[in-house]
Amino acid sequence: MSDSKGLVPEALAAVEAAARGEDVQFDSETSVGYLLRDTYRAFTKILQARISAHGVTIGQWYFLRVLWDQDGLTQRELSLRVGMMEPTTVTALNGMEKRGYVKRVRNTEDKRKVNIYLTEKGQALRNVLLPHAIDVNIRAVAGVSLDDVEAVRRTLHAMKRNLDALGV
Amino acid sequence: MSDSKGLVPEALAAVEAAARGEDVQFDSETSVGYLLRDTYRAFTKILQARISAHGVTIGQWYFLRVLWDQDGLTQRELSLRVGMMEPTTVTALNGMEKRGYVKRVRNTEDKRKVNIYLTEKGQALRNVLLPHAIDVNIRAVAGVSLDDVEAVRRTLHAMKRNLDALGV
DNA sequence: GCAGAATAGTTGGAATTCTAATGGTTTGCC
DNA sequence: GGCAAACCATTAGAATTCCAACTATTCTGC
Repeated sequence: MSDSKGLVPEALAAVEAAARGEDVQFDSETSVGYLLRDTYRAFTKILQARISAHGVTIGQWYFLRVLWDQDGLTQRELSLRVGMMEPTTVTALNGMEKRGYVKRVRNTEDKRKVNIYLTEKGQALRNVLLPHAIDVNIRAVAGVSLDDVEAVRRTLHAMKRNLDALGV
Repeated sequence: MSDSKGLVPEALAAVEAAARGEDVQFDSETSVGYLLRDTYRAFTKILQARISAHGVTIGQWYFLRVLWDQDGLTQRELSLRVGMMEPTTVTALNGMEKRGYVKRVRNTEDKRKVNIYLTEKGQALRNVLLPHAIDVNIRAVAGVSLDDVEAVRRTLHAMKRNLDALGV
């Protein structure tokens, strides 16, 4: 019945402590997951405020970033690159198409596919919005040593790999 | 008309490069914001899978963590501690109340307030769910040096402070 | 060359979160 | 003591995201 099998030794120790009647302790302050959430939310809030001033939602932002790098991807490719499910991509692209940032072009060789191309307007957003992303990124790490920033890059990459591997 | 005033020098340089006809460059791989999002999403996905097996949503999880630490808070206090807006707290608590994890008690001294108390069932979840949070946290940083984990803690804290300070 | 499987996109419906507006209750000030 | 302002919780409605089911097209194996 217990799902504690397969837990890491420290987590197992917590389960055993609980079995002895002690309460499991786990401080939010030292939880990397907690810190990650707090920092992510703060970051997103600031970036969102910057780009929404230009009529772009945070959801659309992620798609624009990919398209600026590589135009003409299919919706599935976009979904993979952005890391969102396909219905989400449809919704985001509907908004972006309506606002005139992208156009959908049915692929003539494979009529299942739809390629997404930036319009002039969508292209032009690049040089307006990217400086804001640069600005927020730099301000976020103000006063942090380069060594620490490198450690964060290295470690977040490693964490992502570890977590993806857990997701089976 | 330009909103480039107030940008950090590096971001301003990007704007000027754009003015000279060059495209602004900003690599996703090195963007801390991007890494933060990717890692946060991976982390949440795994934790969500673990706790939803026990009938708790990720939204409810954040409130439970606070209540395990301090029972009987008002909804406003809970909202502040969890970092969500009050209507969100109402929604989350409705679900938690329906599932029997908490009960609402109108404060007799100040009838505007509602204090939230964990039920036995809500208390009991602590020793079941916290070990999973511990487990996911430990697995996430598997193979990462303690120095790097410390650097991440230190840096994410600093980033959160920086970003909060930007939020006017 | 055709039936069934795989692929690409879309639609429908639910969950989570937010902003704005509303209804009680308390506090502060004259 | 009474009325305006502040405070606490809630409701209403919109946006974003997901899963599940569906349609249209292409590929595969015989």
